[in-house]
Amino acid sequence: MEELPSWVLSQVSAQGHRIIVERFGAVGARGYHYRLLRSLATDGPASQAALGRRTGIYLSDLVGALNELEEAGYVRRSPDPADRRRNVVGLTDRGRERAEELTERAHAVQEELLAPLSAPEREQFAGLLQRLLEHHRSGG
Amino acid sequence: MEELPSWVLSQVSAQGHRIIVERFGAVGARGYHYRLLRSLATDGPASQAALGRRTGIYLSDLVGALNELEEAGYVRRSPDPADRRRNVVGLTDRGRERAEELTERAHAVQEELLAPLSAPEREQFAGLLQRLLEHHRSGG
DNA sequence: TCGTAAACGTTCGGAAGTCCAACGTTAGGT
DNA sequence: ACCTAACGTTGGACTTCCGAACGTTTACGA
Repeated sequence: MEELPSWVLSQVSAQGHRIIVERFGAVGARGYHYRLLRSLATDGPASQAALGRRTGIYLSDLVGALNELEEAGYVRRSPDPADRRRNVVGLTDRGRERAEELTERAHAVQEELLAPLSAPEREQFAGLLQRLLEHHRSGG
Repeated sequence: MEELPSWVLSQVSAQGHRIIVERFGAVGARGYHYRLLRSLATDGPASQAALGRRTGIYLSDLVGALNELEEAGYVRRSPDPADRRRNVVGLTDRGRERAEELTERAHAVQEELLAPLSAPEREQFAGLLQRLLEHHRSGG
């Protein structure tokens, strides 16, 4: 009855999501927080619009997530003097620490999710996923 | 910057979800409907609780989805004479047709999602996903 | 046999992620 | 100067996941 990979994908992803919620929830974070802090840590400060493009998070959702991060003191919004439409979003020192903390958690999630796969299999898996993502990110 | 596969997985799955909503929404259906109709078509009638176990859908969500399917005439709830707690859920003739229709759509979704992969790559991908799924379904 | 525990269907509600439509403000191009 | 586009924000919708609670019915153990 040929299980359709797209549905298996859904279920595996659901498992992954469950683990993410669990591991991150334990320290009061959620997926968006990690995505944002990581993007800021690795690619530097950016306007919200640019951040949205980088992380694939909708602008409307970004607002809320940034509010949470800002209230927690992980992130700072400062007006861009060169363009008064923009907020430049940057990490605070605490934010940098938080990014590292969440990155560790993310690796733990990964380890848990990919546990049954060998190193070369993980490479394969990551490669295939990456190609799928790129295809759908550009061509749609 | 070593993109973590678990996050790429999330995003690819989100893409898949988007396609599913789009393709199924075009005929007034959603993911749960397909999951349920397919399960009923391939594994036969069942009580709601059993159906929930088979499809991985929460009982609380199942109620609503079955209401929709029943109202559309795709599914029938009849009291189980052997156990008055149970409803036996079965497909109607129209439900069988609907299951086939949605199965075709599911294949289209699949084709769209896995478009950039060759046949042997899809095999690989499906195999890896299957192993992940089995691991998390049993061991947790 | 009686009482407790379990299963079943249902309702309610919340968290998280994804997505769209609209609005006022500000920049940029013509 | 005008029109278009980008930007940040708000509000809402939908799907999936998940838990709490409740009444009914069955099963089991004392």
